[in-house]
Amino acid sequence: MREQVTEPKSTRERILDAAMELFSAKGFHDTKLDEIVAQASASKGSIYFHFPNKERLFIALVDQFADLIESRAKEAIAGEADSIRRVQAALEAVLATFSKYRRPAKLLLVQAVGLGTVFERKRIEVNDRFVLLIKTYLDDAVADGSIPPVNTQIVSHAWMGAIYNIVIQWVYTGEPTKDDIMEALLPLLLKSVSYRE
Amino acid sequence: MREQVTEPKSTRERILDAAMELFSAKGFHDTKLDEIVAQASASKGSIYFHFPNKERLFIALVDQFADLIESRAKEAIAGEADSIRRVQAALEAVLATFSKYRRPAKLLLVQAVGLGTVFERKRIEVNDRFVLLIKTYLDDAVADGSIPPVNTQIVSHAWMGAIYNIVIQWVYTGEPTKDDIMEALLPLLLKSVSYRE
DNA sequence: ATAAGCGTACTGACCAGTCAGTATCGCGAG
DNA sequence: CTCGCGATACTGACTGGTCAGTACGCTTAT
Repeated sequence: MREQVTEPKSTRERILDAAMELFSAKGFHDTKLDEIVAQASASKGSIYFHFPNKERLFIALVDQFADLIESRAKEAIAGEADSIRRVQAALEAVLATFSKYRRPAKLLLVQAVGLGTVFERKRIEVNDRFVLLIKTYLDDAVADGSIPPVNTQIVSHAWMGAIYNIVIQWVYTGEPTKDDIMEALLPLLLKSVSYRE
Repeated sequence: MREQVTEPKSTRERILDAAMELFSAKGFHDTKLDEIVAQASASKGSIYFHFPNKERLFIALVDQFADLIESRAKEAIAGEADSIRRVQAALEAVLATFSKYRRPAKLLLVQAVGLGTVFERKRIEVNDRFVLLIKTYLDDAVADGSIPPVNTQIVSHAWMGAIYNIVIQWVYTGEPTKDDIMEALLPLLLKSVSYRE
């Protein structure tokens, strides 16, 4: 039997929540472990019980969110049969997940960049996962003639960059809204590969 | 009469060169002032004679390169009369400048991100300068009917993001080449706003 | 008992920034 | 011309605050 109806959050979760809030707001170097300790009502010892060091705590957050986005995108794709609709569904899912989770979005797109060699690999790895996801279904769309042949490598990188920059803009200013983004950005991306509805 | 045909570089320039090389390769926090000192064959004191602190030294490099890109873009625009060709010329100039200066490109697009609140303003400021530049001429193109009406705010942010991500990819891997980028990316961007040549 | 889970006080490496001092120059007065 | 003087450019040993990481101890559950 559980001890309480509203299961109190585990220390590990409180640490992750606090770290997410602080890292996303202030960045990796400007966030002190003692601040996370205070915010999480935890202790230094418990942080080092659950995570080997500060860097890995940060990466755990990045991985967690990257996994979420990828699984959301894959779910969305699984619901569609047509290749171009799969591309569209994946883009929608990625965008929707970013805009649902503002802090993780900032963590991934802003705070995880420029942290030196160690984190660089991680950032590239995550970016490549998303790019590959898009590229796969773009290639399908080209193969079955839904869109004319294009350099899908360049297109998928360009698309991800476009999404990133719009989301970053939204993270900072709250503008444009999620709906504006969906309305303007998705057609823009599809038009860029000559797709006509 | 100059004392030497090849004027030896001033200490200030040597510091800037060394800082550019190290910051762009290792990032802000992983670059120690002592490393810059060694690389520049200078001294700690001379850095603090020319710059108030490490942060400002970094920002000086960012500003220098941002100014260069902007002036190149404006020159290119000045050579064209037609609104859509101005947009095209600006994009080409921005891309050409990025690919001519690989290290500064990495500094601006990677290392200047995620450095905490102080640098965040700078990064946003620089991004907005480029976005506004594109947006201005996009608005012109819409106004004179060269392209159908679009949300130019979103388009210009998306375009810059697309360019950034492609350039970042190139910075890390050397692929795709400048020519591939020009051939694939420019038409892609123009198609995204329904422009037909 | 014993180990997982957590708290707290402590350590010490690291590194940005300081500062007292040196070198070299241009310039006006004698 | 040359001496004194202030300004500019630079040197490098030193300092002191900071903060990730550690040592160790106390609980509670099994």
